[in-house]
Amino acid sequence: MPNNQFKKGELYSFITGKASTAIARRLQKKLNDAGLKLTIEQWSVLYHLWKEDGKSQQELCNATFRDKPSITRLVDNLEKLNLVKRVASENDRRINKIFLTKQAQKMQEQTMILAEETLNEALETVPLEKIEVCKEVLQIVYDNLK
Amino acid sequence: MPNNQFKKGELYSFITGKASTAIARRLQKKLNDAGLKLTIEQWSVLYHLWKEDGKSQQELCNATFRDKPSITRLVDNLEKLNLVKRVASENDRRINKIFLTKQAQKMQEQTMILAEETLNEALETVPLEKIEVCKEVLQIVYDNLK
DNA sequence: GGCATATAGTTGTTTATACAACTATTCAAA
DNA sequence: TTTGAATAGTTGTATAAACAACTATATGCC
Repeated sequence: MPNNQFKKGELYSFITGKASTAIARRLQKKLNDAGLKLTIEQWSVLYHLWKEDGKSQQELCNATFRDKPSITRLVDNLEKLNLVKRVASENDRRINKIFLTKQAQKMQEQTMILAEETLNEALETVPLEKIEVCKEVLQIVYDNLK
Repeated sequence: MPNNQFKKGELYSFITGKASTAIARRLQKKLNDAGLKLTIEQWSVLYHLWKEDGKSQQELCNATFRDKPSITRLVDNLEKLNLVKRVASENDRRINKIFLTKQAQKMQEQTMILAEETLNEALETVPLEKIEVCKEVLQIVYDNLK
């Protein structure tokens, strides 16, 4: 039993993602307070389009670790908010490419600042080298389970 | 900017809780495969009742980091599944104490084994001392934001 | 060319979350 | 003792996630 070092209470926090839930809630609050009508989940889709506009829905599935129906509905809602537009691909008509509107392009800087703020608040007082170890462990966990 | 060491891609993983999502999905799959009709969220409520039966809904809110409506509905569903029972408190009639049924009591051992299995799979190859650092960082993150 | 199969996306259903507004009960202070 | 505030829980509404079943288009093999 190589890694069975979890006392009961610690097991719970790992499974429920207490820390990342707290981070997401804090960022959501910052978005609300800034008057941005945007959920974290919508933000997470925009995030990948800011990196590269015109991704397909399938590419957004892979990038955000969501299934296809989830992305369909997030894109539905982002379209209603006038933040993205579906454009059928020329080459392959099964594919929708998703493009940011002007309005969404303008939101990038402000929301990224809020995201960085959130992480700085979350990691206040944590030494750099411990953050590095933590990032490394979380990546391994993800790789082990994917 | 003491802790602003996040490159863009890493920022994303921290906020979205990629690792804890993967852990929760893996445990959900194990519950399904074992034929247990139970969501992770329902499991997380039972978890605290297994530790101490008869907690109030408010105590379950605190223990699971959920708000009151979320607990109301989780308890609704657990009651429908015949896993818990609401019992009005004698002393204070505002309070519901939540008690496990026989059926739910019997599920503890099996699901705890699945949860530990999940974590062992998640943390395979991660050295103990790194797990300790990771737990510590996640706890500080939670404390910083709560 | 035609058919099986794979891929991209949508729809239906159930469960869960977050927030606001609400009811019921308790407590405390004038 | 009454009244106003605090506490416990519920209900309404919007958004999201997971899974299954579905449509439409593309691909590959005969």
